[in-house]
Amino acid sequence: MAYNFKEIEKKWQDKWYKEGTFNASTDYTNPKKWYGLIEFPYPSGQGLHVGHPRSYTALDIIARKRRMQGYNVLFPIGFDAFGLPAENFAIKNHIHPRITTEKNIAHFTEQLKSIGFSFDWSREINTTDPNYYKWTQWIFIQLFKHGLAYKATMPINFCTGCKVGLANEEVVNGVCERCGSPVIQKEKSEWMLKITEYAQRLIDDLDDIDFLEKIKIQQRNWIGRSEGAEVKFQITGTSDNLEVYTTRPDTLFGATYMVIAPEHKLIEKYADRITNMPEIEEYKRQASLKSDFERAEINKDKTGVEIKGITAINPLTKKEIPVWISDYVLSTYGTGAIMAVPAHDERDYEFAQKFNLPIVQVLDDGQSLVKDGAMVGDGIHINSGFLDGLNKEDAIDKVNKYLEDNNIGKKKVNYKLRDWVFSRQRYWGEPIPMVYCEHCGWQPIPEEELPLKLPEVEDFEPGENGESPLAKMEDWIKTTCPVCGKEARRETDTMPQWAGSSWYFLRYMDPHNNNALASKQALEYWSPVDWYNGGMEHTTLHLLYSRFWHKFLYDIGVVPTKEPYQKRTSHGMILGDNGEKMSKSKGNVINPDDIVNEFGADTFRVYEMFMGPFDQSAAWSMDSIRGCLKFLDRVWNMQTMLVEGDTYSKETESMMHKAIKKVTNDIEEMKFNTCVSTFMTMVNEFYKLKRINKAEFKTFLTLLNPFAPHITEELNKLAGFENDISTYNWPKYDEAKTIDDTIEIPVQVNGKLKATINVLRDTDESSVKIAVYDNTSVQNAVKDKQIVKEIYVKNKIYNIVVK
RNA sequence: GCAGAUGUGGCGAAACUGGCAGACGCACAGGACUUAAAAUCCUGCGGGACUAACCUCCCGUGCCGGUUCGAUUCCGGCCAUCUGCACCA
Repeated sequence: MAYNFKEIEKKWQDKWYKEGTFNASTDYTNPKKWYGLIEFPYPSGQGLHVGHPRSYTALDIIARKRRMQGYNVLFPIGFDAFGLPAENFAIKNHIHPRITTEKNIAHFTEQLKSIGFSFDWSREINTTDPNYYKWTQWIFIQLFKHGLAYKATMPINFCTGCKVGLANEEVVNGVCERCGSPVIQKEKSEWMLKITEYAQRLIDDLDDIDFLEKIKIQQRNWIGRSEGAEVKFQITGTSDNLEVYTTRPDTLFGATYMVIAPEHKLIEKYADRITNMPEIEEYKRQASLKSDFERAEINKDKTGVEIKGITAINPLTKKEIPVWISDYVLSTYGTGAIMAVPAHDERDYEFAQKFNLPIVQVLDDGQSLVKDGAMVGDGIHINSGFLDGLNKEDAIDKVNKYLEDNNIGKKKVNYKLRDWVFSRQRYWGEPIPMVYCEHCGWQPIPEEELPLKLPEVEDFEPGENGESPLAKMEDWIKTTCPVCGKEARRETDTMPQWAGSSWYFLRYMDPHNNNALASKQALEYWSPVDWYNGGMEHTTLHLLYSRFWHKFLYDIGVVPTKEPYQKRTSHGMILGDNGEKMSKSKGNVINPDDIVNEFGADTFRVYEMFMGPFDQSAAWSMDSIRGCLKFLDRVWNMQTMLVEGDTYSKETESMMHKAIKKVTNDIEEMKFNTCVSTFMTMVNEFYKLKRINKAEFKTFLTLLNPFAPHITEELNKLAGFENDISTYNWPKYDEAKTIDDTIEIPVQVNGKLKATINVLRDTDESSVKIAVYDNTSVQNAVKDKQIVKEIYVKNKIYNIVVK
């Protein structure tokens, strides 16, 4: 008898969503609160991906468990709906992104509801809703007022064919993915956010929060703090300096040439002294075709051009050294210029070899001089004047002191983290609420005027020079200066999609508030997010951006906590059945609707939890999902073996307590796959016994409920229990009943298993020894051998070492 | 290139702080039920040697080496695969 999941699932979903069963309470008196957060989806035209439910089911399980444990649970959902795909679709098909977005959200909503997540739908948010982005704009204005938003000229990817700024993703092998025209780096004035000002705090405060260690490591590496020094090299024949940043100022005596990034301003400044300008211009043009990433990647073979007519002076050796430009030096890191120490840096070594530049060794590791590569380890200083004979640390201290005393440099902490480029030359994003006045400069619009609504346009094509489509809306652009009242012009760029997702978790706490992004009480009660689960791919961007915004909001007194998320975990990707990432072009996409139709939501959920370790990627398998349907069928058929009983039977008591303990703990550790194994083992056991009593059934259904909420509620009802499982308390276990009285002890001889013996728990060694040597297998294994040593680990193992 | 991860049967995997490798599931094989098939239920299932069968023995957690009574687990060195790299979300 197979169970009718279609009817059952529909019935319970209708009940939950009609009654608001899982809505968070606004009664803030319950001191036990739990806020679980999943990354809200981008409502793409393709619909829900089978990867979404993996993360959602996981936190849904935890949320359902927490409710049964007496918590007031906030488990919200919304849509991150601004973004490129809707806009590109609009350009192609002339359909307003708002319309596509609405349609997609409706589809997503239906799909999410069909899987039975216990979301609080009354708090649904949408980043494209003016009532939402009003507050995104408000936060931007606060950032501006506190000096954390500024304008700077930055390069963007520009398609020479479409005349449009492109996302990195839209650039494939240096050409536009749509039209195939070459993409160049074009300078553009952009809004920037000073995330770098928070770099140190973003590192330090990781110590107080419960993020997976690999996430913390990745964030620290991304922020990339390094300690070093800034050193001035005099430009020969001028009073001007070329400044570099180095983490190894102690190797300064080995700096035999300098390299600056192609974009470095020195070139313009000394254009009249440079004698090979055309060559340099050509090199710069070539470099502008590559992104930073390509430069680093394709840079197996170093390229560069010497700047003729300019040299610099090594401040320690006083020698005149050449200055080169090369794209292995990035303008975005440090000062955009380096001192090259070819004897002790791989890249410098390669470069020096190729262009025949002098290599001076200043570190001696005691064994080898430079042979076929740079010696990058730490050695004792040689050829280094006053640093000779010192080790790395002492030399750094000494040289730093010397640099400071002589005003040629100073200690400096540097970060790889760069400021956040916040402008997009696009239509489908939050308008940046700024106006430019000839007299007053950039000014935010008055806060009473928020939201600054995205105006209706007819044409989604970008402007001639890659401006946002808003740049063509003269009527909208023309405005008055909020300070002096004279004519002013609006910013026409919009915000990146990261903006709306940097604070959405705050809005869920109080989503309909018109006077603040959320009320003080709501923020006080629900903050911080107790558990945030999402993909590893968001570790360095979204997660850092939102931590940055949150810290800023904390600084200005808007939010009560320093950190937005107390705990962060991550799920692995779901791959196609061929082990590759799902994509239309590979034809390996699995549609969640098909799965729900064919197997039901409960099977879908159980399968996604069972398919492998939660934090690792897993390939989809249609065979395995059938196994999960079979498991639920077996669960369904257990109602035919139901017998009376209000306590666990003797045969199952130990198993029941162990299972409650295991499931209770494994859910907390996100070991959902072993929870499902436990359920399967229990079912196998009840089938062997050919009966299950009511007490056992009730506990079993309660444990399984977070994983398979529909079938368990239905069985609970059919078994005649009065209330819904959603109102139950989470089952409790008795520790004493999870401990077995007798234990199987493996006996090894030289580390190889020879026998197992049964002893009472905590039996002392001498009694165990008697039992061990009583065993014939053991006797045979040690016969004619000399016993060297015996190791007994209580209740664990007995190992005999023989010769 | 930089950063993070992963590697265990035919397949997905399990193994709590170093202690019986392969729980649970899939696939496969055999049996029961059935006129038959499907479904369901029961049993077996890492590889090899020996055996009528049991027993027994050897090998086995990507590769090489180390620590240890004992290593999937710890250490060193390799190899392979996956993910991210700042305008995709």
